[in-house]
Amino acid sequence: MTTQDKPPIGRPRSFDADEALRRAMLVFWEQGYEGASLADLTGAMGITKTSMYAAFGNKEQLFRKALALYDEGPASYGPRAWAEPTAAKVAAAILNGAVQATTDPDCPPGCLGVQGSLAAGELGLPARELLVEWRNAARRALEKRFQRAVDEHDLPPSANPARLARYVMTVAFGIAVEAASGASRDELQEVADAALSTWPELQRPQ
Amino acid sequence: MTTQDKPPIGRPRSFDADEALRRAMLVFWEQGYEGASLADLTGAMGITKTSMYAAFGNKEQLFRKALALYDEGPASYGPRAWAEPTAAKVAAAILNGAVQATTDPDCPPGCLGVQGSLAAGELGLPARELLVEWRNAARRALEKRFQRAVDEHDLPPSANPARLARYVMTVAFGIAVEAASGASRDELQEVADAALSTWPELQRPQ
DNA sequence: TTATTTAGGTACCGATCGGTACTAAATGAA
DNA sequence: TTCATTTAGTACCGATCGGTACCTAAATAA
Repeated sequence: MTTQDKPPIGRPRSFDADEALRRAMLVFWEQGYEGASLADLTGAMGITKTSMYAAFGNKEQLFRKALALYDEGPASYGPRAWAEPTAAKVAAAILNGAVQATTDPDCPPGCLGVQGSLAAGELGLPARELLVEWRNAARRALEKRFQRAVDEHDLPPSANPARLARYVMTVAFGIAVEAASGASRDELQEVADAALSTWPELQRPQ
Repeated sequence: MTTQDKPPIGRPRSFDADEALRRAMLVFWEQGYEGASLADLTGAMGITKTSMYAAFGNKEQLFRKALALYDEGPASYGPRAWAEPTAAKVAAAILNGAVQATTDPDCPPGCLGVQGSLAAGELGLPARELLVEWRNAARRALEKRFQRAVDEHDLPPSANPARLARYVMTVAFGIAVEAASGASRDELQEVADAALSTWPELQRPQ
């Protein structure tokens, strides 16, 4: 999804926009939307404010693009998990992926979608609502996947896809909070294993 | 824990400091530490900046006092839970309490200790670390309680207090995130029930 | 009364916030 | 070269940030 299609007509930009966006994503990840100032962002991106505004619009649009990059990068374990063949494997892939992503030593601890903005003042309200929708969209997608599992008789007819999805997402979000509080990868893997092993409907196949 | 002991020597203050602190707590709860500006806070408290500084010190100390009030108010279900007679009841009290506290219609959704500051810029770093410690202290207290349950043969010797405590806290924190995303009390109660009902070690007595 | 002590309000501080003119520099097209 | 087009850097904008000096108001103690 790089952006290298236009024939350069004017002065070429002297920085890699994709790399700059990636660095901005890391700053948002670590400091949240409101906590990341333009000075923090442009400093990490290695460009000036004017270059950032020319390339990305403004702070909010930069955040949206950073979230999109996060979605297709560190958070891409989500859609991959939905493609697993059974509900049990879907749930395992989600929680294992959450543990890995929130404790990646090369990235800030936690989840951008969770700690990016749970609370915000007036200026940060759009970002807050954006992430609320991001989290709810993930939960609805998982619910849909579990519904399919019921339809396919992978899960018993008595299973409740909405409740199951909310439980899995709750554990995943809790893992993100714990990671931001300093929990180690091993400790969180234990939590994920526990959440999976104790759920009868989710441990049939494997 | 009111503050009415000093004999008044000068001009008496014209506002209720306890009530003002309670309102400040609600603002921090809803907007987080960095998202709550002094104007937001003093506006809700009904006092001027100078009165706030005279009565509470500065913004960070106000936050500390608001967190202490939160701890002995909305979050007091924690210590109460530790006093339950069995590990199963302790875990149930924690999760049920978390559901109630994060979805109280008279308070902002979510948990001040979680969304108050998961991410922060440099200015908000002390508050962030304060809440990290707050969350970890709660988890350690629960671990200690579960260890006691093992010692008392309430939990089997094979039980792992640290892992059990981290699991329960993870679900509790996840509930807070879901509440901040708009989940209803009923939906979260289902999650809490699910987390409790599927954990074999936690459903012995009741 | 007078002195003392504390609270409240105005008006302001320097710093930083997100955002933007304005100009110089670098390219392709003519 | 000349021109059009785009980027980069400087310097600045008004607004807001957390915090404070200063003066007045209101109470008690003498």
